[in-house]
Amino acid sequence: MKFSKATNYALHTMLFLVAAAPDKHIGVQQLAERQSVSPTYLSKILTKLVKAGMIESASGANGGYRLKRSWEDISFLDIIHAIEGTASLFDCDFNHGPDCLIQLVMVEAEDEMETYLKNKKMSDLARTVKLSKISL
Amino acid sequence: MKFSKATNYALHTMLFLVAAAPDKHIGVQQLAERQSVSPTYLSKILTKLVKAGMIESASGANGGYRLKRSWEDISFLDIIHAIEGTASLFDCDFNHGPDCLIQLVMVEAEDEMETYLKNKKMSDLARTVKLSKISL
DNA sequence: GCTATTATAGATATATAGTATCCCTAATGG
DNA sequence: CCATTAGGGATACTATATATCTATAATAGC
Ligand code: SF4
Ligand code: SF4
Repeated sequence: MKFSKATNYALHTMLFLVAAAPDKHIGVQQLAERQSVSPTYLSKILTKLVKAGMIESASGANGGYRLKRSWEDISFLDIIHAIEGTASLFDCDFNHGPDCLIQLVMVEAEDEMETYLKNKKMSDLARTVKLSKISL
Repeated sequence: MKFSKATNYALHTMLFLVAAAPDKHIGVQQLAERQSVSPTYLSKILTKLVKAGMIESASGANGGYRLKRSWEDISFLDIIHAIEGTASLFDCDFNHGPDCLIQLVMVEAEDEMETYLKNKKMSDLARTVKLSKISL
């Protein structure tokens, strides 16, 4: 079990956009170079973020991606869910009802992690990221 | 990102062994049938649990698997780690030092989940599982 | 309008990990 | 000795993630 690289790319891109000028569009070319990943691949990932309403895109010259106005409320969990989906980490094909101890524990465990990630929002990082000149 | 089926099988087997007679060996055949999985495949999974010191095996007639004496202290996290390994869920190829906000958050998030799973021990389930006649 | 630029989408290829089976060997109880 | 059972190697199959290529659509600037 691992977080996908796509999630990694998405997180880095979001963090970079937070640190960058919020009103200017930034091309996928530049974003991809920074992370040593193919532009077309990153594009597919960012399109998911667009559809999830976190960023907006503009075609044509001087186009690219930028944060939406409501970016401060976006959480790590939002980004992860946009890329990896929202399905439960633990799946059994059956549903043996409320007596199932395993699902009870596993779902609650996942919930612990998600609660933490839900409370880590872009706004929390905004100040820090400007100061520290993020590396990637 | 998903927990593997192997982890699912391991958890179910452990739970079953906890509910079963603790001194008697139980063959992989029986354990596999219960979960509709190939005996040889389940065998490989259970061997990992043996090597992790959670259960012990016996070859030959009337052989099989049974819990070790210290079973009560075994946690969900122990089982998961035995099957899936202990590597971090989030991996980037670089290490950009303590300024890295992303790793900070992701590692802490994983830690939240692991702490919960570490505190869910077999002993906590022992009483409940006997009462409720587990379904699988 | 024309052209350069840039995002989007489909098709396709490659890599990796998970899942599973087969078969042989080793150990052990009867 | 024989039946039974775990362990391990080799192999096959599957699913998913990763990545690239190409074509299309939209848009800014001239
Ligand atoms: S016992 Fe729980 S985890 Fe296991 S198959 Fe049934 S519902 Fe799923
Ligand atoms: S910024 Fe952090 S998460 Fe990103 S590559 Fe560097 S160390 Fe890894």
